[in-house]
Order: sequence, then C-alpha cells, then structure tokens
Amino acid sequence: MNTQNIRTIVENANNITDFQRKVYLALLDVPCGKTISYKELGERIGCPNPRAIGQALKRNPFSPFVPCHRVISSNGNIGGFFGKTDVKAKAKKLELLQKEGVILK
DNA sequence: TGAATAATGGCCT
DNA sequence: AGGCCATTATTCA
Repeated sequence: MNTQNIRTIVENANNITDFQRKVYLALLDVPCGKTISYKELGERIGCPNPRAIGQALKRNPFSPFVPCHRVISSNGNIGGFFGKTDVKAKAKKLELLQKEGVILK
C-alpha cells in the first residue's frame, strides 16, 4: 500500500465530499518526512478557514490511509490526532513523525 | 432546514 | 502571555 494507491482510493472515493478529497490529495502531496500546517493546506485547496480542514481530517474515513498525523498547527502545537487533542494523541503523532524522520520540538 | 461542533489562526488586552 | 473573536465544513436533531 503506497501513496499512489492511496491517491487512487481517494480519487475513487465517492462517499466523501469534494472538500475532503481536496484535503486528502493535498495531504498526500506532502512528501514523507515533512509536515504541513492546517493553514498551509487551506491555502493549497483554497479554504480561508483552517477549522474546516480540521473537521475534514477528524472525520476522515481514511484514518490510516491518509497521513493525517503529518498535519500540525502553525502555532507550534502538534494539534490533535484521531479526534483527540489529549497529550496522549500528541505523543502518538510525535512518535509517528519521528519515525518518518521529522524533527520537531 | 436549522443549530451545534471542531484536530485553528489571528488580533486584542 | 493569556483570552477572545472570526469563519468554514460536517454532522446531528
């Protein structure tokens, strides 16, 4: 299961809205070992408000398929993971990012 | 159809 | 540094 297949799945996914599809595609466009902020994603897909991005990612039907853990806040905060903003979720995301080779504070 | 929610960001105090 | 407001998409009733 590589990113290419994931992209195909997202493009063929008809159970999601166009907005979510854009978000997922933009997220897949992010190279491994790199992170992106909600605002950056919004700018790429043309969403003026990053809150909608969080909604789309939180309700993402492709939890493990789309690297939602690669999305972080612009404030230096890790944001959330799997619909939770608890420190546990943050630690999990941090671990995943570290595994990808992302170095953050 | 309408109201409430949310994994944010930016501005003000 | 802390707190509050603004704006959008999704979901539930």
